Amino acid sequence: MPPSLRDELRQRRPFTSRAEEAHLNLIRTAAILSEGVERVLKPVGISLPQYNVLRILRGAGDQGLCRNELRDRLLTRMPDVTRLLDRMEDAGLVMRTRETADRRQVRTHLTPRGREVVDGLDDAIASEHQTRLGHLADADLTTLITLLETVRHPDA
Amino acid sequence: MPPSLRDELRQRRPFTSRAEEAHLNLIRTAAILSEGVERVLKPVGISLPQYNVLRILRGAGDQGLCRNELRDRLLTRMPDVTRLLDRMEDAGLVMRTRETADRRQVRTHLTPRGREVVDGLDDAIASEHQTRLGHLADADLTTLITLLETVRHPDA
DNA sequence: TGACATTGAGTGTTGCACCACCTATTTACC
DNA sequence: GGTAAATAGGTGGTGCAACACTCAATGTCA
Repeated sequence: MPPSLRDELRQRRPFTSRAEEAHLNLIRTAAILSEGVERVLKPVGISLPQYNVLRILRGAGDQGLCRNELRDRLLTRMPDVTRLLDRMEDAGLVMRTRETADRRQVRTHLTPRGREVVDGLDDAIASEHQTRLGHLADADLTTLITLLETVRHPDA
Repeated sequence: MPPSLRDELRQRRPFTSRAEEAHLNLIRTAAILSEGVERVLKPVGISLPQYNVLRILRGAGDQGLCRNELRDRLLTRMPDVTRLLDRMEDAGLVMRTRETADRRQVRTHLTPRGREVVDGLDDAIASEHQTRLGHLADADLTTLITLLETVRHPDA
């Protein structure tokens, strides 16, 4: 028995509630999935939040998005888009241009290299998803998705 | 319609696979649950990883744990336990003592104040879990837990 | 038109995540 | 018993997360 498993068994204790058990399961599972994607991104030298930005900008089309539109579309709350874009601009992945109509806004859009990077990752990411979740039956995936949506929308 | 929902609808596009849809749902849901717990911890002035450490140390009993035992029990991979413990030691939540038997090891255990903090959070955390997940039927929680375990253990 | 709130973006600071590297102690093995 | 490997812990540096704050441009309304 590997030490990590032994530790896991030693730690196991009765949960105070089913809700807490579900909570911990969700956190651990999400962490494992994220780590998998990060392993795919690592050789390319970009981080998970950077990849999410690349995908969103690709989906936004050629004119790009301003900072707050971008922030609102990210999966997780991210109050510091500015410096993330700074680093991506330094890396040559995105470009920023001051808007002329509303001079407060700064549009961000992909550079050709940014587009190339995100396109080049599609296959590996899809394969990673398949590895992590492909062993579940389609009906199980649907059930899982439905339950997660129910968690996020208590009033539905 | 609030702008955030409008943006969500505008962004919505066909998923390339059910696996990807499930993946994104999992990440978003876990992020929302974590944010909820962080809101509970914020008034106390401790972070989520610090709270996890406090719970693990409480479960470990009076003699505490050495750094690597602690690291192995954390929910998410955490290669920098040292400086997390540094800050918690500065905050008076934990104490570290050099082991005499194996002088490489440093045992970390709760201070009375650390114990007080983690005990005082139990009710609020349980209530938070109930708020986030209590609206699901018990059978649904069980199904969710089972599916998440299936995701994490492809060979089972 | 001028005072004032609102909105978009950026800055400073602290704590956390991650990797690579290092030191000290113990253990293994010849 | 002496050398090498393994183990426990720590350090430096960089990127990311979160909060509070500032600045500039726009909109509102007396």
